[in-house]
Amino acid sequence: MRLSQLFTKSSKDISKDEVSKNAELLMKGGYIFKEMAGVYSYLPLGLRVLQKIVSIIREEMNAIGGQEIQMTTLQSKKLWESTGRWSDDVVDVWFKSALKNGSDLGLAFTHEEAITRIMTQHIHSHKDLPVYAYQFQTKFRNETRAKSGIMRCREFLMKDLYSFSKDKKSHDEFYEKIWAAYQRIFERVGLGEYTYVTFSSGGSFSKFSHEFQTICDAGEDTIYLDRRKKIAINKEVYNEEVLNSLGLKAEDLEELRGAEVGNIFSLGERFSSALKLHYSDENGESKAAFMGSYGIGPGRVMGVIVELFSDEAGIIWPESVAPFKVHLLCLSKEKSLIEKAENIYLELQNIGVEVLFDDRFDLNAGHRLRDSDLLGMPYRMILSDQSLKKGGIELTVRKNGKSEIISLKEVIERYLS
RNA sequence: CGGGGUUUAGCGCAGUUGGUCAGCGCGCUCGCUUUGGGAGCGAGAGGCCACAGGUUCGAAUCCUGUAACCCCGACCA
Repeated sequence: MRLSQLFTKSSKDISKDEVSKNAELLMKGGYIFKEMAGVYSYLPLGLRVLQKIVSIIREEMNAIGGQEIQMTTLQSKKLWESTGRWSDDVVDVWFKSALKNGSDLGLAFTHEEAITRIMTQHIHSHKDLPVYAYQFQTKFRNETRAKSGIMRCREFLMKDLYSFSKDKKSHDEFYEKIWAAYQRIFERVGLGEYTYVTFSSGGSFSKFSHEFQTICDAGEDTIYLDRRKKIAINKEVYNEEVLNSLGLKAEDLEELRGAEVGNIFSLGERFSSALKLHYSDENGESKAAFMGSYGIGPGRVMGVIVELFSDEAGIIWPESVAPFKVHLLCLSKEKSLIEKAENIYLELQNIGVEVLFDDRFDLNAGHRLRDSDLLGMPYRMILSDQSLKKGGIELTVRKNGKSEIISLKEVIERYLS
């Protein structure tokens, strides 16, 4: 993409009110636009990052047998009354509306009820199980207080997978699989070494649920981490008994702030019973399916990545989620150099490298260099009279600032293949 | 939902003892000059001072109400 064509502009100043690092950098870079508190639009660069994260999650969900669907945001009162979750006294994050005829509707904050009802049409026999269905869909939660930029929103994208198994044993096997898939996802988006499985409240069907908590000052949870065992406990459930049951010792634990980037949860028969999702087992007996739900918020993941990977000058995207791999700059107005830059732009695209080409030749060099720092692509390639004199292209690695003058061929061999 | 703060040009802000208080910086437009760290000079455009009432000869400025935003806390199937 050419920067001269990109409609978003970077800005030097945003409101002092905005204190979260992720919102500050993403808004300065023109990645997102704030519509209102906790409600953000994703602009071209931001959407590319979000889609990268989504793709990684999709690949991992497909790899463990997930089938992608897309459910509706509008939800009927009747369905949710059947599980006792319609009332505002039970669930206080509902956004509710109504049809012209007066029927109540809600905007989904999660989809257990919806998916379970769908499955009653498709699951009748033990031969139909297991089923793992997932979606990427906008969730609405009327939070009393949105905060931390895109990390806690009232409208946000969520990957939610729901598993339907014939019994607890089969469910547990899948639970292990998706646990591992989640670890691969966080590894791939660059959060691996900062993200820990954290034991949290499991509700009424299992002792614990498991959260994936990324160590991050902007996070909202307090966790106790045993670094050696790579296990953490959420403060919500922290007590002597829990410590013992996990074989952890208080003196090995470190108190840290964590951002919950994922959660896996056993639901048991709570929803399948309420909505009569029954199947016939091998003996012809009717049983309720055993369910689990598994969520990741791609937007929050993006926010956490920015929180973790930035410096005074801007964002430092991990390669796997960067909107472009290379930021190409031509700092000269010399025709031959511009031509050369154009050729590099085309050549890199031909071999499948995503390039952001700063072809705004009227802007001065400093301005454009600062933009490239702010936007944070992993590799910066500069063509200029200076680099030409030294015989090549200046390649700078964003994360460590190291520069060298090398040929295009070397750049491709060493960094882009 | 409790407490505190904020709202003035596209963005960031100053102005708030009522009367040269419609200002600054950035950005934007035009011209010339500039190109390795957000350029220089010159000439311009741009505001119902959040909204609604009120006090006053006169309100961005005082009073009342409303809304939105931010922070801290509570909450977070």
